[in-house]
Amino acid sequence: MKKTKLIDIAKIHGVSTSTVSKAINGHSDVSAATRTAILETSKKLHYVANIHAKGLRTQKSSTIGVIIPNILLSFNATILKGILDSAKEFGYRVLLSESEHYFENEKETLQKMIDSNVDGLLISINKESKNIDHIIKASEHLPVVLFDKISEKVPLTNIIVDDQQGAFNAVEHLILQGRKEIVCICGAKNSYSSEHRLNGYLEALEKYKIPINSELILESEQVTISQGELAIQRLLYKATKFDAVFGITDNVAIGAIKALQKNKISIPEKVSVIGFSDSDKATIIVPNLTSVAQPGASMGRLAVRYLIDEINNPINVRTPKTIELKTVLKIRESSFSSI
Amino acid sequence: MKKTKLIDIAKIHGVSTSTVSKAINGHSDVSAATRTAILETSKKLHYVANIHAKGLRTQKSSTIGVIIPNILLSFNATILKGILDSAKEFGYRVLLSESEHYFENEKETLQKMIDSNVDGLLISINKESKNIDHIIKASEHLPVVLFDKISEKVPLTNIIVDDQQGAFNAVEHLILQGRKEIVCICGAKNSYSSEHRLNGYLEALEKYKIPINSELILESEQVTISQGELAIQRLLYKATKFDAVFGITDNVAIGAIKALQKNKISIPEKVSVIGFSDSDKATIIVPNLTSVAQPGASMGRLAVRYLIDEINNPINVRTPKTIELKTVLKIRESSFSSI
DNA sequence: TTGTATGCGTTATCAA
DNA sequence: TTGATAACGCATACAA
Repeated sequence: MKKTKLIDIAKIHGVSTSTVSKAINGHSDVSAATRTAILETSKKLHYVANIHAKGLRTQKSSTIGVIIPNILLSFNATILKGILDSAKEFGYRVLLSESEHYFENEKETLQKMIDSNVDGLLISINKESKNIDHIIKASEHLPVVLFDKISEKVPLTNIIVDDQQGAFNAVEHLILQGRKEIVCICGAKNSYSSEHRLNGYLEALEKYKIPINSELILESEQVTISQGELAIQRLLYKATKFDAVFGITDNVAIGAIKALQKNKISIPEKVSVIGFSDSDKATIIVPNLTSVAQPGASMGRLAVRYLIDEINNPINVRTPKTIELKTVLKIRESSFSSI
Repeated sequence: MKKTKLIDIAKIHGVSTSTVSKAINGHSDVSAATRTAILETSKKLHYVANIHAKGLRTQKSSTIGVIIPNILLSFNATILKGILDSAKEFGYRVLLSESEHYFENEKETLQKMIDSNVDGLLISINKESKNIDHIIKASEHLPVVLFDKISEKVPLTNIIVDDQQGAFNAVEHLILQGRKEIVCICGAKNSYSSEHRLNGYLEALEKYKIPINSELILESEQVTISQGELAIQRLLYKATKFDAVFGITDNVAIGAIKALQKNKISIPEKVSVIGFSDSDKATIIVPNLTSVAQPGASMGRLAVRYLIDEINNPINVRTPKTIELKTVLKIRESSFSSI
């Protein structure tokens, strides 16, 4: 059964393809009678416009491109779910590609997306991407919205989590539990979210007049379980005193828990631990990990909404805004001593 | 800077667009001189054929559609990674959509993919999909390869994990550790993998002459942590004796661990536990969970390869084959007592 | 209200 | 070896 096209419907009703096209696209200059007749057979024959013909003609593809660093990062997957949901709702297809954390890959992938005639682009940029010229340039060709991993001051719409507030809440919670020597396991220096989470940490210390101890601020290039474990191991080896750990990701926090447990340091009695992102693992590990929950699916949905806005209001004065989504602190055993 | 098109290059060299097209597409009937000249400026001006024009003309889109039940299932994400990798390698775009575990959704999504003019379709079917007529029908229009969640005897290429062998290995391992009363927490009856994993369980019992005890074969519609926990709780309540648990997924196995721990039953001393899929959680939970590792990325890559094969050898006598990938048992603390 | 004609950018056929 | 031309299916400006 071949696909129905305009000409098939036109022949049936003895009209021209342009009339059929107009009827289907809801133009006003078609009589009610022919319109309903056409729409009826169009439905009956499951007519769907050929996307290539339509795309060629209209320069639109009803497709958005999504570039994420790594689908295996569960937060990436959660955002993607929101994107898929919302895109489907708005009638957009989703073309997906990974940048795999390599700058060159991101650049190439970006170009391929543009070559694919997508109507707009959703990008979570690479931590390597200090240079974002390629993104700026892309945004001159088509609407681009950044999410999750964004860049400093790029003139684009950004959807992110309020990292600083999330970190502040977490650290404040630790302080209110009586903790004063709080370790912060940070990530790479040039990462937007790492930087802002560190700021939240510092803000909380400041608010409660707790002196900053640089020995407690650890930097870990890779924010993995093993790196988190290593970071705390080192601290223990140096016999640095601390009574809490704020991990910039759940993984480093879990690594911290492992290190503490290996050294028989009880959690949360001796040391409280908090992570960031509230992944599945948070409720698997014992003790369950207190963590800052990020609204990933909402982020994805919002990103699509803003992108489609830009697609529909084209050359329009782009008013790049940065949307910050609020986080929620999920308090669990790793930070809550009922003492 | 507008996109370069054939006519631009043609004008530069004072030739026709058809010559340029031929040169770029490597046809033989172009003189070496003009060819190299054309290719050079084509490269310089970053010429890329407009996909809509090309698609309209050739009826090909260099795009494959991927339908998965749920991107949040980490195994789905792992397979997807393999698909993305491989597709990129072969120069294919990936259009992604979720079926979200609803039959109607799958049908609709499938139709949308076909309407999107993808060259082929990769589908992990829905557990609800007892009725697969829509998939059969789709496969008459375009190449379709099924992966992970497949259907009984559908005349299509299927890429799956050797569930039976994986389960057999797991249960054999338990038996070799001296376990004789092995619980099996199964999934829905109509699920292909659930059924085959149960077969592997039965096969192992049979091989080692262990009588089948139907009280130990539990069915859980949802293979979640809480359902796994509930299943074991019930068993304990009934005071049924058992010394091992084979969970059909990591989640039910983790649920089992939770139930056992709440009842102060030591793992693996009193009861050994094994899961299936070797998710991240397996090494987070304490004791670390022994689990059957499935080669997800390989599955994705293979699926792409077979699909592209079918795309390239069209109406060709389709020789549907079922590829079974071997699993690897990752032995960890939850099943290994050094006694 | 309807139809005709044209072009979107590419490729393939056929003639030069 | 090259080019003119038609066609892929659709949407639109304009004519009827």
